[in-house]
Amino acid sequence: MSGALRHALLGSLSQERASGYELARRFERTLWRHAWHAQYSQIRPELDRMADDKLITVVATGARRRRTYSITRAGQAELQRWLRAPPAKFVARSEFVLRLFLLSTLDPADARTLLAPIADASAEELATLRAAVATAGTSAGAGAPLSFDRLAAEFSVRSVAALHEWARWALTELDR
Amino acid sequence: MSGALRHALLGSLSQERASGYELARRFERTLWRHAWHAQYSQIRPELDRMADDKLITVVATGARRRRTYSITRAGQAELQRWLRAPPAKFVARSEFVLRLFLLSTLDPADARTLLAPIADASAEELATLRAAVATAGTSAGAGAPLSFDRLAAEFSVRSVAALHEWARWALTELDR
DNA sequence: TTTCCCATGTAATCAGTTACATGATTAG
DNA sequence: CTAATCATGTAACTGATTACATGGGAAA
Repeated sequence: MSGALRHALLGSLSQERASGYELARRFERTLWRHAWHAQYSQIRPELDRMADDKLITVVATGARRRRTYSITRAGQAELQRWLRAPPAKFVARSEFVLRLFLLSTLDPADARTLLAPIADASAEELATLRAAVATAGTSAGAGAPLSFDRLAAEFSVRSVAALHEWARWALTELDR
Repeated sequence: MSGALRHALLGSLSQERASGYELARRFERTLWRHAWHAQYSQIRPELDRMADDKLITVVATGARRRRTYSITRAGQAELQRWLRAPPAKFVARSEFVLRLFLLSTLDPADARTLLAPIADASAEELATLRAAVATAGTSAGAGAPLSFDRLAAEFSVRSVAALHEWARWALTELDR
């Protein structure tokens, strides 16, 4: 098992304990866009396997059968082991980027009608991201450690900016 | 079937006809890093299904049982239909980016030893990409259409630059 | 002649999605 | 009381990987 999902879950739990449902929402909120995505129906059985392997434990059971999981010592160790031994090669799967490249197979008019909304949406998203980074910078402030959220936010700003600039470049190329 | 692989193959064949083996090499060379990845053992049976569906046809059989495929009219139409109807939401799976975000779970020394090579490698890759874009710009030149390769190259330059700048930002944050 | 690359074929397994079903709790 | 949300559970299916096996052709 290479186990990106498993380690994404360990990482999420190392930030803060959570139920399966809550973990699914975290994927929805932060991870899905650039890093990793998983649905509840995949997360749920994986949590059971991770508990079997003693990487996580149930630390509370609440209303609606809610089981709150926490990462164990063994889980922390496994996560760090995994992070310190990255594979030589990484592959990505982004249907979005695939579609960007395949715009080359459309005629210019169709390409333009698909590109323009991408340029607009990325500009808008960029403004939102920059605003979030700015407010986080003033409040939590200078001395804060490199949290998952900061790493992700700073990465997102730069890569959405890159997307925006690419889309604008492609649009000007189409107008020549 | 959502079928990103199928449409990636159609897109590749709409550029130029190829055998299954050649398509696998194209994934290896251009698509895998940012857009999509597939191995031969997945491509091979998909080509058979696409041929059954008349989206591609064998246009030549050569040495070593090589079958060269070409996209059909129906295949072109299917590709364009798919491109013109993008889903509302896209998810990405990049173990590389996941690992970047999870650096937050390591202590600063370990994070630095993983980040520094990323900063270096991305700088190097960026130089290579910029050089390739520059030479392509002077030779094929101004009037060329938006080919798959140009779209991919210009996108790669911008997103590798974004990665590099993010890594340098993270390293300076670690030194405070 | 032997090694490397081209090229296909396939079985077993693992990862991920879709589509359900069930029911408790909270908010309005 | 009613709707929305929280929360788990699971079966069937599709997508993707791993690990083989086979053999032709080119180049050293």
